[in-house]
Amino acid sequence: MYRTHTCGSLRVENVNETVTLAGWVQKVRNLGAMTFVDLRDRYGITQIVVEEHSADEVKAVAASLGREYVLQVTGRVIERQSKNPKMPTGDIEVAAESLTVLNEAQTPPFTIEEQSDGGDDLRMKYRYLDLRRPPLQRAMILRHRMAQSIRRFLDMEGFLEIETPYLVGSTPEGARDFIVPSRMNPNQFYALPQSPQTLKQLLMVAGYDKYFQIVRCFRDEDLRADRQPEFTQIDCEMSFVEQEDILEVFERWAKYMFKDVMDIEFAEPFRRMPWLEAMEKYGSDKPDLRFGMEFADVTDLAKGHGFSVFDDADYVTGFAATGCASYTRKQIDALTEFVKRPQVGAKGLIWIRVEESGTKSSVDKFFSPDQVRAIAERCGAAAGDMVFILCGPKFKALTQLCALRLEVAQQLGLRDPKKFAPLWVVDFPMFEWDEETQRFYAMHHPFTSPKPEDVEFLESDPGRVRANAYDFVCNGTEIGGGSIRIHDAKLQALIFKCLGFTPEKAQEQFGFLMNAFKFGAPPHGGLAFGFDRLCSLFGGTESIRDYIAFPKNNAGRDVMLDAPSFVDRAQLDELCLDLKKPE
RNA sequence: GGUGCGUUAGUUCAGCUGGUUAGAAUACGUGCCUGUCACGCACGGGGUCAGGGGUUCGAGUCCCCUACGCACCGCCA
Repeated sequence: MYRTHTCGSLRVENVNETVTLAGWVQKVRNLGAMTFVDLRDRYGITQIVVEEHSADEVKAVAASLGREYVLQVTGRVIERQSKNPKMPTGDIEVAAESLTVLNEAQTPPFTIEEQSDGGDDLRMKYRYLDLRRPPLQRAMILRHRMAQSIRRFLDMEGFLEIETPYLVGSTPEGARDFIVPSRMNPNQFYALPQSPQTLKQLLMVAGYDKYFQIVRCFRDEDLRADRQPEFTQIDCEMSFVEQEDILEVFERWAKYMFKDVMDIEFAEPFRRMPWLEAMEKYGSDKPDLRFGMEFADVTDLAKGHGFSVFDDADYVTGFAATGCASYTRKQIDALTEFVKRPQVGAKGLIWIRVEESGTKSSVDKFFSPDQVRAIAERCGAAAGDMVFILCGPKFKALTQLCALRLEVAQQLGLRDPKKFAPLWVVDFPMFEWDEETQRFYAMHHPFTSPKPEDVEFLESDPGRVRANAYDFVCNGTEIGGGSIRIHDAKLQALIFKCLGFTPEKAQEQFGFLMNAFKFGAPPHGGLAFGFDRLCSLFGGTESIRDYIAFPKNNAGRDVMLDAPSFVDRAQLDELCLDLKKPE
C-alpha cells in the first residue's frame, strides 16, 4: 500500500498514529541537525520532520531530496512544537521513520507553489507541472463540481444525456469548420461540429423530449482569452415548450448552480431585458448589470444649438459616471484617448462636470447652463457625477459608449468578480444586415423561429422581425443562448429564402433536417451554455484557459504536444487526396 | 487580415541620453546552522541580450525585416 492518508488529511486527532504518505517534495528546509520536508499532493501539504536522532538511512535520503521528487514517508504523527496556523495540517507533522524516493525529478523550470514565478508560455509548455499547483487544482475541482451539479439537476428534471457524433458534415454557414479527411471516401471530408444544433433537433423529432449533453464543440476562428477552438457547451433541448417554459427551467437551473456551487441565493426572478432596451441603455446585448450608469438618449436636447458634431450626428447618448466630477483634465484626456483608440473608434468625447454650484462642460460655448443641466439631468446625473456623451450612427455610438462605461466602471472598481448580476436578454432581432455581403444573416441561427406577430414582415421588412431567441447574460458576459426552433418545413423554407438560400442549396445543406420535419416534428426549443465561460464566471478570473486542463495558445497551438504538426507523406497518401480536384 | 505591448541568467525582471568586464531577486550547487514553514548566513556556477540585416569608431540600447508570446479589432450563424 502506497499510502494510508493524503497530505491534506492529518489533524491533531491523528497524533501518535503511524501513517504512510506519498506525494511530491515541494520544499526542503535543512536546518543542520534537522530537516523539514513539505510533502504535497492535491489534498494539501503535510510537514515531514527528520531529526538528529533519526536513522542514518532516513537522514541520508532526506539530504538527497530535490524539488518534485516523488516521496513515500512512513512515520508517527506528532503535535508540532511550533504550529503553523496558515496550514490546515499546521498543528501536526510526521516524524519520518522511513523515506523512500519513488521517483527522482529534474528541477522544474518554474516554482510549483500557490504563486508560480513562471510566465504563461512556459507554464503552458509544462502544463502537467502547472496543473500540480493549487490554483489550477482548485479550477479543475470547480469544473468537476459544476459538471456534477449540472448532471444532478438535469437528471432530476428528467433530461436524458445523449451523445452525438463528432464526425459530421460541414456547413458553410456560421463559423469556419475544422475538417477531417475521410480515408474511405476519397476527397470527402467530415467536419467537427460547431455545436450539435441540428442533431439535437433530430432527437426532438425522435421523441427524446428532454435532452442534454456536456459536449465539446469546435470552431476554427481566431482565439481570445474567452475563446478556444475547442470548447465545451452544456447543450439542452426540449419538446412541447414555449420560450417561457425554457426560461423557467433554466432559471431554476442557474439558481440551483449558484446555490450548489457558490452558495449564493437569488430570491428575485432574473431580470428580463428586451434586446433593444439592452442596446439603448447599455450599448450591448450582454450588459454588465453589476452597476448602473445607464445611457440616456439626449439627441433631441443636443441637436440644434450650432454644435456641428451633435447636429451632424444621428444619435447622441450619454451616461453619468458616478462620483467622477473630481476627474482631472488629465483623466478626462486619458478617457478621450481611450474612446479614440481604433478598437473603440469614437472621434471625441464630450463631458459635463456636475457639481452643487453648477455645471461645467466641454460644450459650454454652444449651450446655456440650463441646456447643459437638462442634458445632465436626462442622464440621471447628480452633483458629484461626470456625464460622458458620444454621438454618431445610433448603434455605433451606443457600442462605443459601452466600451467607455465598462472602462470607467473598471477604474471605479465596480466590476467586482464576487458579485453576480444575471439576466435574460430577450426579443433579439431575427436578422442582422451585413454591409460587406449586402445580405441578411441569421442573428442566432437559421432554425430560430420568428415571433408569430412579426411573421408578416418576413418578406417585406426582415429587419424588424424579432426572434424567439434569448441569451443568458451575467456580468457582461454571454454565458448561454437559445431559441424556440422552427418545426414547420414551410416556415423553415421561407426563412432560408429570406437568408438568400435557393431551395436547392437549402435542400443540399439542411435537407436531412427539413426532411425529418416532414415526419412529425414536435414544437421544440432549447439553449446552450458555454461551460468554460460559466467556470470562469464562477471562478472569478477572465481567461477560460484556467479551467481547461490542456488549452491552446493564441495561435491555436498546443505548445505542450507541439500540435498541430506535419504528418508523414505515407499518412497523407493513404487519404488519396486530390487537392487539384475539389468539386 | 489589422493594431498595440513584449522577447536580456533555469525563472521573473532592471539595464536611463549608444560607451570599460550586462546586473538584481529567485532558483540551482557547496559549506555552516536543533523548530523552520518566503528559514537564515557565506561562497560559487550560470548570458547566442529571440533570429537576421542596417546605421555608427562603437548597438542589449537606434532603424528595418522575420519568428514567437500576450491583449484587442475584424472574425466567432
